[in-house]
Amino acid sequence: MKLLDISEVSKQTGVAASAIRHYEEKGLITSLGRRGLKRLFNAEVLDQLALITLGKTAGFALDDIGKMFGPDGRPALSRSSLHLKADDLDRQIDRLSALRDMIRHVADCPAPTHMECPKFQQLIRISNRRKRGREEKKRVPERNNP
Amino acid sequence: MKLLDISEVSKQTGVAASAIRHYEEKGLITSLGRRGLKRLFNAEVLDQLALITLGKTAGFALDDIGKMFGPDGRPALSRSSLHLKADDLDRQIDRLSALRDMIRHVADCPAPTHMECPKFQQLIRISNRRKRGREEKKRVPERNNP
DNA sequence: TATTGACCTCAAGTCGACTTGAATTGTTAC
DNA sequence: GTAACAATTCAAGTCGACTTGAGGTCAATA
Repeated sequence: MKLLDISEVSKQTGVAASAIRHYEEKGLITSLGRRGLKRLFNAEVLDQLALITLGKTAGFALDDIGKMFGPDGRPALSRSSLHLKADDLDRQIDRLSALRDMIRHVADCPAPTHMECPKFQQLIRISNRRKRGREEKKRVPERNNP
Repeated sequence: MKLLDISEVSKQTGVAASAIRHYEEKGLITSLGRRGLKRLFNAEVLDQLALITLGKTAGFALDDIGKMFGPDGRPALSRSSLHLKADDLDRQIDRLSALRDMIRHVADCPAPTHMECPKFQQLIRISNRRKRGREEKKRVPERNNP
């Protein structure tokens, strides 16, 4: 089992060394030990970093990611909370698809302003409908609105 | 055409009044005028805010959103940049799907640590393959790695 | 007409996720 | 043995997207 130093890990994953240290500090990954000052990593960390990067692009906070795929390899979340997260992702995927369709529409539609285009308005309605399918997290407006 | 004040807009969209002001300041929306100090909005702003919220959940920066769906109703981006954004979204959707599958797997797999589970490793490989399909934005690591 | 309450502006603060910089330490090459 | 060099620590800084707070203003009610 070959050990990697931080620059090797950084090179292979594209994650900055400072970020790797940051993840270790937050407990998302662990180093196997040190040679002198220098951290040594197991090759497993490459997959873990890929997972962290993926989770980040999905919009999860580092703490969440740590709970889903901790360095110990077992989630700190119940099956049901994991399923809730997966369901969130399904809805997020729906929203992204809607947005993608709208962007393609805007790119191609000859109407002067897209808000006037019936097709575009329909796309908005579709995405509103999807949103209402299940609310995930309510914004709390300022306290001057009830 | 009924005019709405900021609290009405906030109530109907779930967007905080301070955020609405912020979007106006950044030029993502416009108010039609004032009654005294108070902003008055056209109902159109409700759709625009829905669009902004959607763009945000997709991970776009406010400036990007403004360029795609400005208050004037016509994009400040070329067709081709819009198509690039749509293509980005397609890839993002793929990544989210991969992550969702992994989370569901983690939720249900009885293996002690998922990194050891062959199915999980396969899911990681799949998502790596997808990632390599097209690079969108390279991280620039610290300058201590070449 | 005086008060109230919602809304206003502007500056400063917050939060997460890093990055940057300065000073230090250990390993390796000469 | 000493100079280079890569990594280290720790504190402070940055960035985007708001939020918060203090103090001000106006239209509508009592």
